[in-house]
Amino acid sequence: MTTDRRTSFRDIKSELERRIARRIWPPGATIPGEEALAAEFGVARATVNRAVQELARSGIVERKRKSGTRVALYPVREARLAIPLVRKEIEAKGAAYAYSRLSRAVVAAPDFLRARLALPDSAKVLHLRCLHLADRTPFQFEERWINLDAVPEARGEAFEEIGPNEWLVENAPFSRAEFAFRAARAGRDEAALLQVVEGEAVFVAERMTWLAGKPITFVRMVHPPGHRMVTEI
Amino acid sequence: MTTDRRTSFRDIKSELERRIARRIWPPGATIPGEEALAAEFGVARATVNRAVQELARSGIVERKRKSGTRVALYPVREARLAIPLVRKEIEAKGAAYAYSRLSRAVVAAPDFLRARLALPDSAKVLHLRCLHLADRTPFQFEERWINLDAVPEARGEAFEEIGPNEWLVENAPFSRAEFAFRAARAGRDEAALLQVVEGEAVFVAERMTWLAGKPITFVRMVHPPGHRMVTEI
DNA sequence: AATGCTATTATGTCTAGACATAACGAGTCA
DNA sequence: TGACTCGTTATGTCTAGACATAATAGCATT
Repeated sequence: MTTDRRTSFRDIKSELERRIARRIWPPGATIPGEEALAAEFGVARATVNRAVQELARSGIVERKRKSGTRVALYPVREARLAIPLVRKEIEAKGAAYAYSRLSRAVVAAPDFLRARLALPDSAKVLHLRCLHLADRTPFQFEERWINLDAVPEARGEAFEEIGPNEWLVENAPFSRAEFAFRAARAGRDEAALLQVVEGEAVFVAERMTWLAGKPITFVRMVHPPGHRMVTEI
Repeated sequence: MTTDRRTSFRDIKSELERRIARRIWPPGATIPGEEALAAEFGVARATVNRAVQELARSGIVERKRKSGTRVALYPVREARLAIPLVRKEIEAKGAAYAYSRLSRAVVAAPDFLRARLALPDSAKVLHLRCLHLADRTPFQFEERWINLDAVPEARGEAFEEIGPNEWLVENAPFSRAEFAFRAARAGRDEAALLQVVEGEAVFVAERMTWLAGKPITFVRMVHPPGHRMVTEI
């Protein structure tokens, strides 16, 4: 008999999960109080507390003072979606990152952009087109518009070495962001840049950011077929 | 002078956040150890531990034993993605929800599924194909496999009235889930079911769920072109 | 019957101390 | 030089006990 390892809050957590899975405690049922569980497992109440709290955080159970803890009827299905820098994302895969700026121009904000970001008619924006590569293969085509009224410093940046993504992270934090993801067919230009056949299904992520109510930037990120956005709970 | 409320781990957490935001501890810097912070704030080390652990969980700092805690160089921004029931999603748009089961069969787990869910060779699964409609228009084609070893009760359910989604929510909670989103071209069958042209770009969401380490289900949800998955921070 | 107070109860959080574990570095031995 | 051992250090986790707080039920007053 080797050293009996102390029962961890993890052991308790998985045992509770098992009981919920086995319907020993069906959805809606109230599970024993912390005191009782602590006694049953022979651990301190704080240990049970941590186990049950983690279950509550992941939405499996719901807790309420005085009433106790009950198995959730409709577990909250909410995923956290990490938004890394493209560079980090590529490096995390173990691939070599490369960046190339395709074009850069100060232009009057196009109609769709003025509508989306609620910009005035006179608004000037910096329009950028860039390509991010993983091991020399196109990974993401980025088309970005930066509101020069909100971020005038962007005028002085060429974005030849550093991506607008990274530059903005350091120079223009945002307080609010809106994301949209969808599938689309690659247009002629996009197809050529991503080295895929025209009309292929591409994964498009769009992002708008604001700082203190002021629109900062809108970006369209197009990924070649096969790209997967992954997350977990 | 009213009662000095005890300093909570929340107070400590927000003070640490403030210092990081103000660059008192710039990105990459190592912050004081738990012992030191506990002394500074006049609290127990466990309290500091909880504060710092929560910061680590949200990606603001990185911890490593022995080396200490450092401010993350590239804080991972994360968005919360709500994963509602299809029915709720459709109803939230103000559209009428309709559901139809297309097929149901108990089969040996196909290879790709065995690989993904780490199922034994002998595994039996319930294979379902369903369609969810919004105002009589195809909204989502759902193809699902349920691990009968983990959820034997599914054998007794016809899924003619209630979608597997909703049934599982009530009958098999999960502790861990993995999501993947991607773009794909509609196959012949999918195209017909979704009433789109074959080869169109469809938005595919995939989900795998486990309870206490045991695989529960894998589902592929295909949305017609134009579908957008939206979220914000 | 409506209102307000109070005791009870379950969870929430904190303390002080302890041992566990990972990782690093220095010293030791072949 | 290289492999191994062992101490040091910072985080990770647990204990036992305590007080805090929210929510409820029951009692008492109007």
